[in-house]
Amino acid sequence: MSAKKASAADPARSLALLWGSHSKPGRSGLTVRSIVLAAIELANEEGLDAVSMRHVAERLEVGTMSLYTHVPGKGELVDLMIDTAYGELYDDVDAPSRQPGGWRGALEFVAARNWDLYRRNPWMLQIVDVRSTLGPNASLKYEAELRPLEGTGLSDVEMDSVLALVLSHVESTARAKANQARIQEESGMTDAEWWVSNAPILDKIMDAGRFPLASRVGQAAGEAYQSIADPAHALAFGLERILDGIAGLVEGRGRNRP
Amino acid sequence: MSAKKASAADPARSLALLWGSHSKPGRSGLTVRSIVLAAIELANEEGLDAVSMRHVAERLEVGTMSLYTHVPGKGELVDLMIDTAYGELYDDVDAPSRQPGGWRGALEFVAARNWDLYRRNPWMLQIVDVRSTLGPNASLKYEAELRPLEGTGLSDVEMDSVLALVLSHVESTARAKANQARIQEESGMTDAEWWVSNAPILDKIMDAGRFPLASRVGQAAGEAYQSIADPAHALAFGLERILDGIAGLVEGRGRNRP
DNA sequence: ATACCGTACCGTACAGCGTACGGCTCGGTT
DNA sequence: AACCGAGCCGTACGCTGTACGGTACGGTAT
Repeated sequence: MSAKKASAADPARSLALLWGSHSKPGRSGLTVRSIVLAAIELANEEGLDAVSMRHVAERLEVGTMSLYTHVPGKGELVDLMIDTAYGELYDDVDAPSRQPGGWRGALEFVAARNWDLYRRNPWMLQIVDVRSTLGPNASLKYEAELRPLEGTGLSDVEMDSVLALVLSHVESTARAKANQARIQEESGMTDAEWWVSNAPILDKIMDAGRFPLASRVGQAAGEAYQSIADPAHALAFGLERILDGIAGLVEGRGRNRP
Repeated sequence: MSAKKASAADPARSLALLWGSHSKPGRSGLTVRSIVLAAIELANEEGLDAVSMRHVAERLEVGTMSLYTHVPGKGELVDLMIDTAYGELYDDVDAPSRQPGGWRGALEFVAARNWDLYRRNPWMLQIVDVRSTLGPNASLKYEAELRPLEGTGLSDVEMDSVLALVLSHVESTARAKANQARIQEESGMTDAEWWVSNAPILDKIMDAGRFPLASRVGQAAGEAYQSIADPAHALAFGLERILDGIAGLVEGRGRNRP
């Protein structure tokens, strides 16, 4: 439901862990790496809720408190999980810029890869306090995603803004999709089923007199999506609008440097 | 850090509560309304983490379990908090469409109002499982925000998509801002201070050889924002691009119906 | 006036969480 | 052979949401 207290992860400690070599297996085979991998597996199999220090330790057949020898706390563990997940994104740092279709094709590729990442690791969207800790894979991601924007005439700050805009759009729609899936799983009801079972209540309540447009548009969208919303459609629709908007900016800059 | 279990709020029960009249004060003065208001006050003063059933009850000088007479559980309470917060948005259902500047001016107004809402109620961005439960204020919000889009030539589904795109952009940037503020508060360090204190570590780590663009652009953005990111700038920049993109769509539809 | 009863209220208890603290037990060095 | 630091972990504390069962009161029927 909400964020937990935890002890909020010391950023400097996280940085050291992220970039450290930590290759000494200890006498029970426990490693930072093995802990992080176990946590990610757990998150993907049973959701982020299941990732408690106790469960992670159980999966590794180790006492709960042993984890604290390798990881300062849960906050830092989550930081490590995130950077590890980013490692799935690109085979090499030029993957996006190799894409056809210029900067637009590259950004579409970037959006698709990030969307897939979230689809494969929905737990990433359940994290409330996302300290953007710059791990090695996050850095590579940033470099890889910026490269296709160089040479478009955009300033450095504009390149950053453009990328952030695309990424935040993907994250939003992915979060919507993950929420939808989670709710459906919890309630055991399809979105369409829910709609049918709650339509009578809604009809009585939201009379078309007070909210004519909301009724009409809501119904149109509901019929089109067979649901209250279609995140995949929102991703495509929004990305197109955003890229169109960016194209305007790029053309403007292009004219300044003919 | 992550989502909690809770019992996931029965949607039908939430709907009934949201639209119900619940005006019977009971013998200790406890009402659904008073509970929700206390919870919101608590969330704004001490953050969403502080909103536990025990704390809410304490603030109302009531036994913890008494809350459950009026509210089925914490999930439903959060639903009620959200719809109540939406009540702050518009004085009446035509506030956005009264705005000058056509649909574009109206959407800018909508974005600004939602941004302000999140700035005043940052706890709304800490909620992980946002079941979009259609309360009365949420419905009015939807109606009000759709109205300026009618007559632009967009289809009903397109109107919904356009609105969702703008709202999700505002939510993303507001979340970034709230996260930034929360981290700063927890660490007691300005973003700029953090940057200074961690720059030496980062320099050693992220050598400009491997990530030349990331280094250059990151530094440029850091200098421009005096921080790792500037959500207010991201809001304005992104909104402009998005509205430009929507303008293209609207013009296209306009030509179809001359 | 009396008896009754539904509902509001709430004390206790349970399972789960992150983690502080202190002790045990090894592997490697002297 | 003695030592010691580091890895490991059992216990305990304070926090969470809420199931359950009991109490006490306001309003109604007799």
